[in-house]
Amino acid sequence: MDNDQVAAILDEIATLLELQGENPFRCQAYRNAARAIQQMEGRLSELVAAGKLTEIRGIGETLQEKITALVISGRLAFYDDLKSKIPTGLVEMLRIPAIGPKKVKALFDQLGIDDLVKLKQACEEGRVASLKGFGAKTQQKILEGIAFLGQAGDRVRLDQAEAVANSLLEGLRGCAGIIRLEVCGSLRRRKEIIRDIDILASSKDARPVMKCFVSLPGVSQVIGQGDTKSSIVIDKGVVDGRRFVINADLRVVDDDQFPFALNYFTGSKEHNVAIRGRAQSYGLKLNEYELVGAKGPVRCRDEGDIYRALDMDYVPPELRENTGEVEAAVAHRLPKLIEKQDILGTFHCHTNWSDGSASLEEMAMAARKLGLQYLGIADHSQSLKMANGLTPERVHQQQAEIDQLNSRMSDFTIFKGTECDILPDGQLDYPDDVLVSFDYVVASIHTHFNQTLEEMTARIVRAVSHPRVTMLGHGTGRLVLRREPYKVDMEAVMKAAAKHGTRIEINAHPFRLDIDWLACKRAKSLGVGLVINPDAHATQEIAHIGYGVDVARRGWLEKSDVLNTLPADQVAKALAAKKAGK
DNA sequence: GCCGTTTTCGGCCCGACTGTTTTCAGTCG
Repeated sequence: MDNDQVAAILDEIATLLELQGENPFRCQAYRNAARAIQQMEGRLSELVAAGKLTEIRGIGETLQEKITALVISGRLAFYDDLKSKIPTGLVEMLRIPAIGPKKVKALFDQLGIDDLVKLKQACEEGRVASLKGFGAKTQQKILEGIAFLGQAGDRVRLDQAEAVANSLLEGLRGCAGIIRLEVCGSLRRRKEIIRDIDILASSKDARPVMKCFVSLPGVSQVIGQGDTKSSIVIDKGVVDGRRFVINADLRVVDDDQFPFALNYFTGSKEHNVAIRGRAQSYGLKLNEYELVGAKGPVRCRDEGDIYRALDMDYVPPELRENTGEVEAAVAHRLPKLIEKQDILGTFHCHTNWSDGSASLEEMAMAARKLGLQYLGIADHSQSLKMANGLTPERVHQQQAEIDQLNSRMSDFTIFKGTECDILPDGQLDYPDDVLVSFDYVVASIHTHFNQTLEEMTARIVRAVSHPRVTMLGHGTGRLVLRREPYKVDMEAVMKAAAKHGTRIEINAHPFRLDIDWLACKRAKSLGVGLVINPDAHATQEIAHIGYGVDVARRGWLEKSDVLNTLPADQVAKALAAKKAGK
């Protein structure tokens, strides 16, 4: 077993122990170990072979034995035992907001409820409300929670789908006879939530390609296998307390048909309808196989040729939602979208001074290795005790360490920032004399999520209007497929941000991707500057910037719309200007 | 279950909110 698999099992053990009512610290120990393994560099198997597992902080004698068993044999009797004792439905029940291990256990012990279906029924019959420790409101919340989970249903996050797609592509590249190969569908359009994976290949002979596809490693079920289309299921087991199952389709066409099929299967459906309409107005017919008119088929070697044949500019996949891109492509007024390599640095990163896992220096080195010129450190502020937020005294110490690191590097700059909590009344978590010591301030909300729309809007408007605030962090607080955004009038927030020259972050963490692409588009039209931040809590998370660029591209953003496309010296000037109130 | 030590047992992040209670347990971040 590799690092990720072991970490996943340790995490699952923690959950199962919680459901058994185990000592919470014992459960936490398993979670800590899982996290340590996930974030370690190098292979777990090498440490096992060297007998050096206990050198990892959070792994002692007992876990060493268990991890060794997992790495070597792939099995652990203790884990199998736990799983056989605890119904998997209980793990699913944990996903309901406001329901934790104690409540799940009570429901199971007292009512025999061991899955969401039985829970829903018990709530509807009013049996849950009469349980000790439960009441009418809890019962109602459970019902609402189940409804929310139903919506989240069979969809997965972009990063999860991408990982599966990449391994399928890698497998397919080993199959003989493939000429061209691309991912299409919503994954190619880089939507933040994906329902299934669409892959397109061209080949002279589809059959062996299909055969190769359905026998790739990781395929848990073959739904269909034909000459042009095959469908498989990938089952990753329980991930984050949810069964992670995703469908993947492969279509194989002749190489002549490839551009048309690619365009068709990339979608969106609405975009396809719009360009088919345009083809019609040219007396042409466009489908997944060809573009054809009275004089016969129009030869197209790639997608660009299709758009050109319709007198349009090439429309990047991220824009294909029929929200104005067709008209813009006709008028040759499409934006020149921002690209990953335009990003020269970033601002919202955590270190082990608060709740990150890496040191200042490790984060800086990792950023430099990614080709960035600068890195902004924004650890949590003092009131966020659970994340080890920095007191003014520790802020001072951290800034001294940053000065020292900066003096040793000529080709890289660390900017001093903070992710300062926005308190319930909209005040900031540091007084002005502390705020002024930072190069920049990211203001974010981490508490009191359930204020009314008016309260929350006033709170955030007040924060973005504060002269010391440089940018707003994760604007709506949503967690992809996990938590709804809090109630806030983003329009009002954006207008205040525009008025005060405060930027709004695109949080590039694939769990957040907040603000989303639609809000991005709106922000740009309101004249709000944007900035792409990874919210990295570990060195490898800095690369999440790419997901933020995806959001920005879907939001029609160009290089000039995003602060961290500026080189270090110009960014320093921009931050100083904002600080000076210019 | 880990860690550290005034070294083998006690602390482990902790405060706020919610809905349930009648003084507090569970959940969340």
